[in-house]
Amino acid sequence: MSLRIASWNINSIRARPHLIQQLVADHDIDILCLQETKCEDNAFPRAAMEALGFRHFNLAGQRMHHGVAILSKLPLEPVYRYDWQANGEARHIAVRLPSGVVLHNVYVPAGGDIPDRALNPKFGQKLDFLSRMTDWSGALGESSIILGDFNIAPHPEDVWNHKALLDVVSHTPVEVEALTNLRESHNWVDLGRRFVPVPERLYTWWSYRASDWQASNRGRRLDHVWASPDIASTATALHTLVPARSWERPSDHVPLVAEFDL
DNA sequence: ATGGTGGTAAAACCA
Repeated sequence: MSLRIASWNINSIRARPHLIQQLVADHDIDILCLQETKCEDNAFPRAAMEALGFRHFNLAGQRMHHGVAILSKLPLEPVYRYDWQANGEARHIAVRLPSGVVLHNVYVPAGGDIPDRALNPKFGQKLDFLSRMTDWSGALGESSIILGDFNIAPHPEDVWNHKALLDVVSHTPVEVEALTNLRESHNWVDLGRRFVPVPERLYTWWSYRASDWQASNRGRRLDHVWASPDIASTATALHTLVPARSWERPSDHVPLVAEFDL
């Protein structure tokens, strides 16, 4: 069975249903994993999404901030939600695919502006979130896919200027180390770099604060799709849909579309 | 070095 699984930080589902419509019209998405839906589950635009062919919803939303969702054209078994911070923030939801593989959709905290735990509690919370995720991931026994907005660009080629971003949250050495520890805890395979190896540059996010995002091209690869090593070979492609950054009223993130024979 | 934009929701706070 061929599955097309998309991951997208949509930056408010209610502000951008037209982007989902465009993605589904251009690409044949079976399962859509969203981050930053920014709405409670009872406000989720189900009818509009059903009109695009998604009949099955696994929602973990909250008022105003965060929020993740998995929309699917095929029925999926809910697995669980996880709260690595134990603070109620809606940052994870998981489902089981028909093959038995578990799909985890995650929104890692951004971490604030100052990369110092003492001066900026949000940065410490981000590192602690990753540390707890690493413990959880190391104990996972199942074939799994984990994807979403990880809010870290690990390689020098994952940012527009490695040296300039060494002290910018998302690319600091301590964050890169935390993401490396997470990846190695389960020998996760970074599919983004499997299909577009370093040193080619690859970005998934461009700030809104640029007059011309394409001309300046100050991007970062913050969004990721990882597979557990036993099923990594079932991945046949991972597309980064850069043109979506120019769609009407865009998200600052672009969608990733992964293809699996599962 | 600074500030640049956008969503939520009604003034900041978050990204």
